[in-house]
Amino acid sequence: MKETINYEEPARLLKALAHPTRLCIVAGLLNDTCNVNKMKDCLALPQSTVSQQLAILRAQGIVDGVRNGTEVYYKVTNEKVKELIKVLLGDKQDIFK
Amino acid sequence: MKETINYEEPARLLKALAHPTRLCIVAGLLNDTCNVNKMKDCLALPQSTVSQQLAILRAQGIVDGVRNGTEVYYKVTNEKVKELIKVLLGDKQDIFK
DNA sequence: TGAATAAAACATAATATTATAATATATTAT
DNA sequence: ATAATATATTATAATATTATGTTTTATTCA
Repeated sequence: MKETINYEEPARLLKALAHPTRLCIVAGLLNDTCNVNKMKDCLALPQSTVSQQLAILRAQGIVDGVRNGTEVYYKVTNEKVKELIKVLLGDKQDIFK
Repeated sequence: MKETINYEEPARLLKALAHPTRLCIVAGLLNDTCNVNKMKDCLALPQSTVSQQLAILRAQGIVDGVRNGTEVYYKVTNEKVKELIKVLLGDKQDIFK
């Protein structure tokens, strides 16, 4: 395919966001940090599922976690993703509050 | 999952865009129309592959085709998608020129 | 009408993703 | 060091996606 190289990287980024759970996580982390435990409660999903989805987002450099004791607080670390989510969903997401 | 309903629709939209070929197609159609034959040449992919990817984009209301004789000219019909692609890739895509 | 061209739909094998239970690791507190 | 808590990783079965060859449908033109 011609020009494939140019589209694979942004396609990977979109793919990481293209799942309801991951999209919800990223939207929820737009303006605040959150730990896995609280996320799993808010999302009503098993902890392993949430951690697995976070691993996918981390692998694309979309979020990153900072450990504080036994907890790891996540936040969105990619500015382009923040912009994309705002265009897609608007700016007032407070799922994890 | 809590709030799932709100994220499934936008996640589906991102998913449709989250493939190098489809992203390239949408980017190429941002400012111009194009037919399947020219796309397949530019993308160096079988016609069936291109048509299948277009069907996925059509199913999400991202592109639509207008028939002109034997040819079908496609364009991007979703304004939010245009915005997203511009944020993701910038504004100067001319793959199909 | 019949041939040629363009595009869509179908079939399917290979590959990737998803959800989640089970297990492992890291940190803190006793 | 042990228990408790939080998070990450692994394994895996179910499901979905991908690429592409083949077939079908639509349109034009001779």
